[in-house]
Amino acid sequence: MSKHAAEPHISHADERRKALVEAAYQCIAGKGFSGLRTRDVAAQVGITHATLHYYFPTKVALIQAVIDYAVFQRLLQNVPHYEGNTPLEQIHRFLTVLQQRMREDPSNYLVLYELVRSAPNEPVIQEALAQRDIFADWHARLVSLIEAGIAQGQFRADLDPGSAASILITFILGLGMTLLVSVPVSDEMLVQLERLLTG
Amino acid sequence: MSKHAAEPHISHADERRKALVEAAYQCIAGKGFSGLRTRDVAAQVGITHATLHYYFPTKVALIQAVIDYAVFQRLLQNVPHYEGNTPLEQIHRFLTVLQQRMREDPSNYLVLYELVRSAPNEPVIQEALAQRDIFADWHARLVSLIEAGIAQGQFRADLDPGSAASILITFILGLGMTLLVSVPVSDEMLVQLERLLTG
Amino acid sequence: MSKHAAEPHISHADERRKALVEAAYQCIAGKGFSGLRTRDVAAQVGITHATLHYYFPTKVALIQAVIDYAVFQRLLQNVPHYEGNTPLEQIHRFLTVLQQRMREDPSNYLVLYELVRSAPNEPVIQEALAQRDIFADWHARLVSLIEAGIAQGQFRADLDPGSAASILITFILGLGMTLLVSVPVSDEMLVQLERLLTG
Amino acid sequence: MSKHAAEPHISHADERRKALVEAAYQCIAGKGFSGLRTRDVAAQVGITHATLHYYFPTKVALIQAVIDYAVFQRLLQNVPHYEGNTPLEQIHRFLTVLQQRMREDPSNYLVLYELVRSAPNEPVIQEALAQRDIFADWHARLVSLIEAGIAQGQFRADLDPGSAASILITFILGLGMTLLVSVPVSDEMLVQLERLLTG
DNA sequence: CATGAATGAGAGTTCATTCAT
DNA sequence: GATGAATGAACTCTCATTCAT
Repeated sequence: MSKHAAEPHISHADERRKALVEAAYQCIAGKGFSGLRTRDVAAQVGITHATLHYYFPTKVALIQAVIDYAVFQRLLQNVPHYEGNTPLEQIHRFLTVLQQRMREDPSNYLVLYELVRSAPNEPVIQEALAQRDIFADWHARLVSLIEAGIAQGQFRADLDPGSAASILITFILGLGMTLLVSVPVSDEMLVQLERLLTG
Repeated sequence: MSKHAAEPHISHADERRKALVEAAYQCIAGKGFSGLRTRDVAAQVGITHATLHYYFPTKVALIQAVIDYAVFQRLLQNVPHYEGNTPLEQIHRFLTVLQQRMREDPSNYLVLYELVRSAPNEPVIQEALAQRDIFADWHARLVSLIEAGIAQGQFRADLDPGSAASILITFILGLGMTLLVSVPVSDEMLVQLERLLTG
Repeated sequence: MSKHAAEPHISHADERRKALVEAAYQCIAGKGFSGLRTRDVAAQVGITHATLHYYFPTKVALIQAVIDYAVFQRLLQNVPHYEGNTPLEQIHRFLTVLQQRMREDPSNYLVLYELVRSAPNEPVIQEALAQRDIFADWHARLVSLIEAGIAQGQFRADLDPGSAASILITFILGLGMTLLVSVPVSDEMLVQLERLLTG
Repeated sequence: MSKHAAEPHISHADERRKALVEAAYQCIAGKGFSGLRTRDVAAQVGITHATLHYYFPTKVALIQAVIDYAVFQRLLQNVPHYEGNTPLEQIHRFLTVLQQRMREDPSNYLVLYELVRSAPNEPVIQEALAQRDIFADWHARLVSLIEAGIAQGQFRADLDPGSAASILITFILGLGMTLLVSVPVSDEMLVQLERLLTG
């Protein structure tokens, strides 16, 4: 079938499907969720919108694949591993990597924004997002890291882990917004924010 | 109701137009820009969508009016007045009032997001937003407040005013996002965040 | 609104709706249920298919109206009243009127055929038909008439009312089919069939 | 399976074609002419709908083959042989066999209805049906049987052979309809109907 | 002022058909 | 022979827009 049989069988259909998902992803990043048109997505890959339905029976199916791609392949798979020795180092790395990625590829953030914004009105998205509550995961992980930091004496003793974790996540969410509005952003921000923990 | 009103000539048509703009505003807050339907807007005011076109010749005209309303009447008019004696008190009040309003009436934030989200693709919105850069204003005001706080010895000496102001604004932006995603939010967050300034 | 206000308020919309239902009815009679196209129906009334959706939000709604029209207005409202003194006279009138109508306006029969044929595959039709089981009604009525005829000595004593009623209805159903296939049909048939009852 | 078969050259292609026709026949019986999908037909035989077009260049060609099959192989070949000694026995057997087959395999009747229903609009079907008028054959045969029965004194003397034959055929047609509508059907019906002949 | 009515453009979807492999 | 892939035509439905009344 394929010219090179050595690869783990990546069929033409799989490639097309992936290309379509990525095209849809870019469309959402560019024109928003509501601006998504199957005709545009198909045209971007060089096929008709009728052919798109050969790969995805319905627009919803395409959207679900996009969500999957956005959440599980672009966001989660690249989630920072909290590498580092001390809790501070791990949190630092977490924040740094997220910020860096946000700058390098803002589309991921824009698409995620679109998803959470549209979720209340679109059951499909709502379900897909509820399947894996990223922010709850982040929060839990940060709380335990902060608790560890307090226990080790690295963080301030009077720090409330829950609130501090919420501050960090809220900050990350806000960082995403700065892609859209003009707020001066610098690396110094992270440095200062971390002082919140260490005091 | 009355054909001749004593007030400075607020015609019935102007009232209707305003009511329609507010209805459209709420629709956008609820279902986003893409979910905006002239039928819904008109129905909310008690007229048909055909009549709506008497007041606004096209949907774009209505949207432009909504943008005007959102930016100049809702966003700017609601900016906290930085009341208080010390810089810390002023900043505290600034943050508190913003957070409070966000809770009481999330529509403002939701529409704001819709605006900035659509700005890159819609020159109309882009112009309206550029006409008055709220966040630049906030940033400048916060920087001067922080500098004053440092000068007064109320804030940490090693604080970078620019970065700290950006952190605060980014945090506020993030707080708006928590309306859409499930992140635990508490008043304690503001308290802890302010410690960033005081040390 | 209307030029002549004396009539019980038959609005333009009601007329159009009725015209559309009748057009759809004729389409079904002519091209079958599957050949029903909203464009054709609309064109037959002289409007666009978009306008049709002004009167009927969906094709299913139109179909439901057609079923209503076919069953309740064309079939039931015109159902023979079993007039006559003796049971035989009533049954005779019942059969005669049905046969006569079938000849005069075969479309009703053709549409009903389409409905029952499509019912198993189309839940909408299934529900609409189940709402009023015409044939069960007919059967019950015929059974009681036959029982009365037996009691009065007008009908054969060894007649099984249930089977006889089923025969009559089955015959009626078959008569409808003769509209489509070439079977010689004469009034004499009814005369002879009734001898089945009288012996 | 075998490339070279001893039989009078029934090629693999012919088998496939027949299988496809039978599959289409069942599809029509199940979902009607309008519900016929080449995909379904092909899938039922275990091939794709693309391959189907190798055997039948167009859907119409397939349908024509189905009509041919339905009329000449299913309908005609299954006609009862009027076995029996007396005319009554022959007619009884004729009716009984027809009813029995109708119960055992309703598909025949369902497809027949589809055929006669579509005939007015589809010249192809019209021709195929006109080529061999089954019901005219039945009618002629029944008439001669009834005349014989009258001559033998087995049937009522005042019986009109033409009308009586029409009644029987009409009844059979109606019996087919009872597959679609809920009318109580019993073997007793045939018994009573035959009394019509014998008196 | 207000509306009912009508429309065209465009959306997603289905399906028979074609073609290179 | 068989198939995956691609397509155009046609369908139902939506919506902003227009216009006579």
